[in-house]
Amino acid sequence: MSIDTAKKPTRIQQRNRHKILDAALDVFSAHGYRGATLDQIAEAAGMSKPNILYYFSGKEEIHVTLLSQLMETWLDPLVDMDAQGDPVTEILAYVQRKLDMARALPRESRLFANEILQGAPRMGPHLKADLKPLFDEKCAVVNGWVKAGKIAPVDAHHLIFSIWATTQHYADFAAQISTLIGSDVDAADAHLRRLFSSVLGVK
Amino acid sequence: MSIDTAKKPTRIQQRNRHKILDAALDVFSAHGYRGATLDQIAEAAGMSKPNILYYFSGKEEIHVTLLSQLMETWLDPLVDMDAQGDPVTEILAYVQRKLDMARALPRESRLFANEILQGAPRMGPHLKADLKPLFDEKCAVVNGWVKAGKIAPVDAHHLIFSIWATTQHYADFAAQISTLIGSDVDAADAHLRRLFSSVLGVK
DNA sequence: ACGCTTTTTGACCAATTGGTAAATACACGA
DNA sequence: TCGTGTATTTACCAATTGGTCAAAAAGCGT
Repeated sequence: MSIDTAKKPTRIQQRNRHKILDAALDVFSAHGYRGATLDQIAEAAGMSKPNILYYFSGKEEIHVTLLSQLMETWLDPLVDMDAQGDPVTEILAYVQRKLDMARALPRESRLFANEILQGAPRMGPHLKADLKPLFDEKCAVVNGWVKAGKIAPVDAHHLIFSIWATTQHYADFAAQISTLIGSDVDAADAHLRRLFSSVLGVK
Repeated sequence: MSIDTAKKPTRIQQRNRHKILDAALDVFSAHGYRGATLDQIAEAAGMSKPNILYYFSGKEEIHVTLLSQLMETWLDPLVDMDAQGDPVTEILAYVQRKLDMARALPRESRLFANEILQGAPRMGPHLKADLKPLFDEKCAVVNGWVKAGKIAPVDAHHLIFSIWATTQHYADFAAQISTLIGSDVDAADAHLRRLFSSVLGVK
């Protein structure tokens, strides 16, 4: 019986699919899609390659599954930005959530970065379907705050890009950062708080 | 006669090595080291695979050559930041140069990003030898400006990280940006100018 | 036109890769 | 404990990949 014929998955199935996805996250995030091999994933998961292919139809399905799961997680911090809250507080809290996430989930951040770097060949549709509506909505929120004079006149699009860039940088470019400084965690928090509060007009 | 025996290179050699490196830059920046194939590079360069290997000893040498050449280019904008100049002007000019470079050389930016993302396996030494000294020097400059009260008290390390992150973001995440907005070039310039001038204490 | 070097190519190879097939081992309810 | 579906493995395959080699072609000074 094949796996995906709408039966409730066994505990073994859940456990093994999870093991595989976790191993695959290691390998894909470290080497990119093309650079990752099923053998590496199999070894990292502690199972044989054919057994991996018993749970997933192929390399691509594993990758796509990871990206789909990631998208939800990735949007969460932005979803929580509340149009009703205090603008500066909301934006700074968003920055902090993004930074926390980059630190808590560096593999996911790198998986995402790899995919976008290569032109989002497998994620393009997801971006348009899931990310874009949310992005547009939150840009409208920021623009509303600007028009209401609650924050300094920033470009909403590029403000959000800056937040993404600066926070994910700590995960994606960790190899560079660690050769330049000994990880100085709190300093990054304080710096980004200062950076974005000053551009928002906080004295 | 092998290529590298300290004879002056023919015009054909120069032209072909250049063609190969340009093609390889296309391929490596689009697919990463492992994802790139010699056949792709050969096709992009319009020559046969064995001919490629007549000019370079192997895939890795091509990649390493690209990274070495890139490092110089990459450091240039930071080198030009002058301790004697006006602090705010110098820093904003650096931001602008980095942004211009990300736009003029997106392939190089992605090549670099790919390499760092995967843990800088081939560039680690270069980073320590070339980037770190310059980074330390310029951090000292920024710290000097802070201590002299010429700019607001920012963390030099993380200020530079923020500049790198925000500028390179436009090259490395172009696939994401283009699905979210139609490229709004001037807006990015203005936004980054505003972002960094505000954190430096410009009213 | 000649001879020598540089350049290019076609044929080939061993290793790796994603994936398959069939047989075997295992779990677990009746 | 037996039988049935689940899980795992062994052996294998075709395609791709980085790379080699010897021969052919093209430059080029004389």
